[in-house]
Amino acid sequence: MVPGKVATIEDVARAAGVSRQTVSNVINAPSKVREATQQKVHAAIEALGYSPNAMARRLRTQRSSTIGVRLDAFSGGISGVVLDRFVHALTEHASTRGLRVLLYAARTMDEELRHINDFADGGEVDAIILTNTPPKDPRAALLRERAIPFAAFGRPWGVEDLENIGHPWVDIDGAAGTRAATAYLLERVGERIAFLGWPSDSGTGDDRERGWREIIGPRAGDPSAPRLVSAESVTEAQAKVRSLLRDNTIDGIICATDVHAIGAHLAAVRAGRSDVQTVGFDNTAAAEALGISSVEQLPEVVATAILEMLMGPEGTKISRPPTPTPAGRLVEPKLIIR
Amino acid sequence: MVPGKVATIEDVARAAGVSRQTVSNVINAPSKVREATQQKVHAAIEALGYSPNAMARRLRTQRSSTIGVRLDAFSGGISGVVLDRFVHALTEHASTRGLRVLLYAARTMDEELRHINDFADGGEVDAIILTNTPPKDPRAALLRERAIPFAAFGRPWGVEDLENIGHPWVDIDGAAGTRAATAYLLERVGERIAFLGWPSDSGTGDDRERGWREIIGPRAGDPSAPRLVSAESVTEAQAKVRSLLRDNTIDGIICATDVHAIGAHLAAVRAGRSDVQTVGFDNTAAAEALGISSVEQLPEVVATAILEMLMGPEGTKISRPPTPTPAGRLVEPKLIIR
DNA sequence: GACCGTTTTTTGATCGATCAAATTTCGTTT
DNA sequence: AAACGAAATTTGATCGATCAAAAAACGGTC
Repeated sequence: MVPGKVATIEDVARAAGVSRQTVSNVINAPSKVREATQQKVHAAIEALGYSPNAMARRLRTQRSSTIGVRLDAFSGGISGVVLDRFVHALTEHASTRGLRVLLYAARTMDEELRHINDFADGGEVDAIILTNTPPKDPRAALLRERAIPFAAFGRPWGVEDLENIGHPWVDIDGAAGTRAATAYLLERVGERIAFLGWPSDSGTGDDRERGWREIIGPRAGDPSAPRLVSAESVTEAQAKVRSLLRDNTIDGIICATDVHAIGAHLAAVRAGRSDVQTVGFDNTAAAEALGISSVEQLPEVVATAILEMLMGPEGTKISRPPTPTPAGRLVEPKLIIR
Repeated sequence: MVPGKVATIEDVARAAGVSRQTVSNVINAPSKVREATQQKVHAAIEALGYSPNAMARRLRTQRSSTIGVRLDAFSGGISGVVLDRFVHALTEHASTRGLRVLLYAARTMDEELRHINDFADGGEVDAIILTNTPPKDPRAALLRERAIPFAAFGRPWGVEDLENIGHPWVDIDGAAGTRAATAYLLERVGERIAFLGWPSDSGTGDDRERGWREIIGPRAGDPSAPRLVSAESVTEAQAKVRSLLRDNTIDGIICATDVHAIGAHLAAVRAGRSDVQTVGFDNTAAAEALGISSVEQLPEVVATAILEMLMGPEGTKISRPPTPTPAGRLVEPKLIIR
C-alpha cells in the first residue's frame, strides 16, 4: 500500500492474510466468519485505519444510504423554523442509523421534478421526504412511478379521507394544540375566549381554528363565540383586539400564530388589561421573549416518526428500504405556559 | 436494455451506434466529438432518458461533488436562524454549481472528528464547511492532515492576526453593523447613545460593542459613554434601560441582539419615551413584528463567498477542487430601519 | 493516390467494493 | 481413517462510469 493513499479492502486482506471477501464479511456479515479470523482482520483494519469506500459500496449495492430533503424557500406551509428544526432532528436521527441527509433546493415544481428524476436515475437517494404536499401532488405520482420510497411531512389539505392519502405522512395536529390551549384558558380566565387567525381559508389556519371551536362551540353556542381575523401583522392584530377589549367581551385569546399573539398581547397590555391571557402558536423566540404562552410544534418527533415509517423501527438493519405502506400519523404539539 | 431498468452508458452507446467513451465524451468533453456524432448521441440519450449514474462516476473520478456541513445543535456562536439561512442559501448556490450539500450532526468534538475521518476515508465529500472555529481548532488540523479543502463560517475569536488564520474564512462584520447603527442614531437622535450587551466577554459581543465604541468614543470621551450590560433576557434588559431612562441621559440604544432590543424598546414605550430609538441585531421576526430597527446579517452573502473560496468563481468548471488559499473575508451586514 | 499530421473514435484497464458460485476446511459419524 | 454435510474461505464476475493509450478516419499536400 502506497503511503499517503487510503487503504482499500485489498490492502486489509493482504495485511490480514485473508481474501477480500472475508474482510467484507467481517464488516457486513460477521456471523459468517470464524472468531479467530475476525480478530486478525480487525487488527489489520485498525493498523491500516481502513474504512470502506462509500462510493464503491454504493455502486455495487445500488443503495446510497441517503435521504433527500427538499429545502423550501421561505413560504407558506411548513417552512422557517419548524422546517429547520425538522431538518436538524432528521440529521441527528439519520446519523444514528448510518444514513445521510442530502439537501436539495428547487424554486419551481418543474425544477423539483427534474431533481427527483435525476435522483432516481443517478441512484442518489434511497428515499425522499416531501413537505407541503397538495392533494394530487405530481411529485408523489413521479416518486411512485420511479419506485422511490417517500413520506411527507404534512398531510394534503382538503382531502377528506385521512386514511387513504395514498402515501405515508406525518403531521402536527394543530387542532389538538389549540384544543389544549383553549382548555387551559377556560380554566384560567373563564369562558370568554376569542380566536384570532388568518382572514382567508387555509388548511393550517382552519385546522388550528377547529381546535378552539371544538371546545368553545358546545359551551357558548356556536354563533356567539367571537372569532377575529387579521392579516399576518402585529399592528393589524393589535387594532382588532383593541376594539374587542373596549367592549369588555373577552378574557382570553387563542391565536393562530405567535405574530397574532404578540399583537393581541401588546393591545391588552396597552389597554391596561394585562389579565387578558394570550396563547400563540409556534413558540417562537419572540413569544418566549415577551413571556407569551404558545403551542410548541415538535418537529423532532415528526422527524423520528417519519424515519420510522421510511426505514422501519430503530435498530432494524434493512438491506433494501421497504416501500412504506400508506398510513398517517398526527403528532400532538405541546402547550408551553408562561 | 431491460424495460423497467434505467439506461446505462452502454445502452446509449449501442442505441447511437457508437462506443461508451464517445457517449462519455459527449457529456463531459463535447469539444472532442464531431457535431454529427453528438447529435446522434443526444438523440439516443433523449430516447432512453439516460442520465449518468452518480455513484459510478464518483467511484471512478474519486470526486463526490458534495460539500459537508456540520449542523450544530442550538448553542452559542453561529446557530439558529443565521445558520439555517446559511444552509438554505448554500444549498441553492451549490445546486447551481452541480454540487450537493450533505449534512451531518455531531454532539461532541470527538464525534465530529470521527465523522471527518470517515468522510476522508470514504471519499464522501470534496470539501467541508466549519462553523464556530475556536483558535487552534482540532478539526482544522485534521482536515489539513487529511487534505480535505475547507473553509469556515466565522473567524476564530481571540486571534489577533486576521491575516494569518491558516485557513480561509468568511464572517459577518459585527462591528461594521453596530457602526452603521450608531451612525444612524447619531443623526436621528443625537449623541446620547448607549450600548446594551452581554455581561461577559464573548467574541461576538465584543465585536458588536466595538462598532459602537468606534463611533461614540471619539465624541463623548471614552469613559462617559454609557455602556449597559444584561443577561440575555427581555425583562432584565427592560430593567436596566428603565433606570437609565429615569435619569434622562440617553436618546438611543444600540443592542447586541434583538432580545436586548425588545427589552429596551418595551422599557422606553412604557416609560412614555417612544422617541428613544432602539436598534437590535439579527433582524429576527420579533424585531420585525415590533417595528424595531435591526442589523440584518446576510448569511446568503456568506454562503456565496464561502463557495467561491472553496470552488473558485461561479462558472468555473473545476476538475479537482483546489486547496483554497488562506484568506479571510468580512461581510458587511445591513441596517434595517423601521 | 500515397504520405503525414490531426482529429475522432474505440479498446482495455481501473476505481473499490459486494454478489454468486466454487473451493477448501472443519467437525461428526460410521 | 474414509465419508459426509455444514461451515468457512476464496475466486471470478459485476456495478457504471472515466482514464489512458491504441486504432481508425479525416483533411491537406505533393
